[in-house]
Amino acid sequence: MPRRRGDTREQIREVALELFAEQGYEKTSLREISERLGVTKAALYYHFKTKEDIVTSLFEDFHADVDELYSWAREQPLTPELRREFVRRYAEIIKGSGGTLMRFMHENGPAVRELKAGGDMRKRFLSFAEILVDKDASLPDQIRARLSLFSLNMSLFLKGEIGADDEAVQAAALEVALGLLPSD
Amino acid sequence: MPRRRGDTREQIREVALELFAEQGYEKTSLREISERLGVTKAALYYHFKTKEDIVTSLFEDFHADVDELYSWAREQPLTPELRREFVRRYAEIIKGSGGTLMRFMHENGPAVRELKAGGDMRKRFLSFAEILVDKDASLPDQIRARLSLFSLNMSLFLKGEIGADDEAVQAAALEVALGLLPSD
Amino acid sequence: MPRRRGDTREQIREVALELFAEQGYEKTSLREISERLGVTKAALYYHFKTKEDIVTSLFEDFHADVDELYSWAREQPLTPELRREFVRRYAEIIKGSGGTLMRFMHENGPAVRELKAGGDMRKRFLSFAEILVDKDASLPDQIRARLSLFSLNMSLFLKGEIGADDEAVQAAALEVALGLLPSD
Amino acid sequence: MPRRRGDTREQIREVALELFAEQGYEKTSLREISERLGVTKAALYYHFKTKEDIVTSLFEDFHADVDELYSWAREQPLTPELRREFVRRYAEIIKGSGGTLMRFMHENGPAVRELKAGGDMRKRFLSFAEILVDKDASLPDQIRARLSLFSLNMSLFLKGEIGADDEAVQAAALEVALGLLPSD
DNA sequence: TATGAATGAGGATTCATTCAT
DNA sequence: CATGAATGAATCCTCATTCAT
Repeated sequence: MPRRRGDTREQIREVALELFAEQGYEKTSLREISERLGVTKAALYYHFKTKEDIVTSLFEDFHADVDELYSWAREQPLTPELRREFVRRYAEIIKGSGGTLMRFMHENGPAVRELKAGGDMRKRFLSFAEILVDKDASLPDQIRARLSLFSLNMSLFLKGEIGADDEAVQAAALEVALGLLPSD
Repeated sequence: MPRRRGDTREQIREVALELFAEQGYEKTSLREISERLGVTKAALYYHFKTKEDIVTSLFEDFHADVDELYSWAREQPLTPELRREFVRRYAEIIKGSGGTLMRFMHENGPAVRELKAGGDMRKRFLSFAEILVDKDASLPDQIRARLSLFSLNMSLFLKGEIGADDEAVQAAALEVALGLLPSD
Repeated sequence: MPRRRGDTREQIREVALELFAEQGYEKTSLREISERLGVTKAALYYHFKTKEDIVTSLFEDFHADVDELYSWAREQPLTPELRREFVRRYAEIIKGSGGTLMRFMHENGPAVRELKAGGDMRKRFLSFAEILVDKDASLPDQIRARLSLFSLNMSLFLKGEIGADDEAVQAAALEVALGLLPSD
Repeated sequence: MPRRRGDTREQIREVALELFAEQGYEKTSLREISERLGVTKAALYYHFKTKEDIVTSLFEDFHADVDELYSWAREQPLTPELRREFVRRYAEIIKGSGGTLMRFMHENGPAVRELKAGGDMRKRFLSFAEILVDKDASLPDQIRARLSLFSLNMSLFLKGEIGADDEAVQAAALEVALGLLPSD
């Protein structure tokens, strides 16, 4: 049964994301990706110019969501409620494949830093701190704010670790995250 | 000036740790390590049987410290103060090259998982949760406890990110970590 | 503005010749040619059966001119004047894209030898010696005769090298070429 | 029978030069070179960092000879006799593997231009014109001077073409070359 | 007249590892 | 205590070519 038009490119992205997150960027070879799909390596190169290009494409959607969230927040006064809403929205973005991407990003520091799209995303991520905490806040508050988003990302690592279903863990992580924001 | 006896092995470990943490395990080749030291690749094989063996060796000291901490804690009743002391002692271990090792471990998830020593360390790390929080505590408390140690490790990623010297950041991180422990 | 009928084939030839001469046959990929033209690789295959076929087509016109020159010369007695006229006519052929083709041929020895059309042209070129110099002439005369045509081709390599416009260089090259013919 | 020490590197150079000259730089794969030697591709990489590095190494000796010749000539007044002697000495250098290298260089224009060592050699070659002819000489004289060295190189293409042994052809080529120098 | 999608063969290069000396 | 020389397996990537539409 032949692959449907436009299908292949999407399938490559799916398989790649899964493998990158599972085994890491370096350890995942294009051969492996193509074999899983029953295609030749060369086929991958028809759809993506380089291995890095696959990653770039993976980050793209997420990129957009995150940028939108950021600019939305920048337009508002930085009230405690704005901060809480920011965290809630971020938690929403993280659900689904955005979460897998974040897991990939956090677990593959060195590799991701070297990838243009990854480096960009890292910077973006760091710039969130500006929104979550005042520049002149105390050092512990600075750290807590940063830990807040980490807390959400961490729920991704705890799948199966804690005996509870994913949704519950995510909800709890959100609660923790909100609690880490500067109390005002 | 000739290398002193026993020196080389130690130098290999130092350079390897630095490179592994900076560039990742896969991206760091034995060639690079040996070139930095001005020795041949073959020389590395005199001191270590495989690349993985270098990592194993790197984890060894840390391993011991961590095991000691763990058994010490297991012998005591799990009071809030014991937990706080546990976190303080862990923070102490993390200082110096132990921190670099943790940074390596956290930023190289997939690679480290595949390494025997790395996998072991990960498990040990997870088992710390048993000490920091009761099994039947609320989900948010579970997460907070795990985040507590993360908080300490995170200070390693924030070098330079926040405008403050390392010691101050570490102290603040410890404060945050302690605050994340179950309140009673 | 859509491509006009018959246009494409000609454009492929032009771009191909230019790139082959500039970067060499092997280094020039069909992808590159098609991209320059804003068509797909597959489009090239509509117009030419293989990459080699493009070269063949490139040699064709030149081929005809050269064959005509050769048979014309064969019909005449081999006087000094005939030889001079031969060289003059060859110089005429060399002008324009015929020159670029010769440059391609001379600068891509190994590749061109393997191409049917190229090998043929090489042989033809060598057979010109029969016309320009007697078989029993002295070795230096043999060499000079061969150098004569080379002299004309060389003007193609000297573009810009000598501070003089192309026409003047060509005229001078012709003068040199004539001077290299056996004095009688 | 095992290869002798230092042997392999030299053998790689020999085989490479031969194949590069015969089939061209691009068409000659490292696999081919290594197979001829009964070694693995990886062995080549022990001796040379890249394919281009092999070429660089090939040009090195020749490089030195040619530079020496050039500086020697620069120290003298540019008399006709100096020019003749220059050509004679160049002819001497060309003998042996230097000739094969020149053949490689002239028959692989585009490829060689892209190689650092090749491009350098090309420039050097062009700068010889400064020695062989005055800057304000007539255009035909300019061309003749350049053709002079070409004449020597050409003897390399005529192996077998003319029915005469190599030495005789070389001698004749030298005679022709000398005759192309500005008469005073 | 073309394109979109794919392939098979091959390219240069890098890596961890081995072993005789 | 170390090197010099080499290997086998893998990597990313490029190319000419094909074919259904």
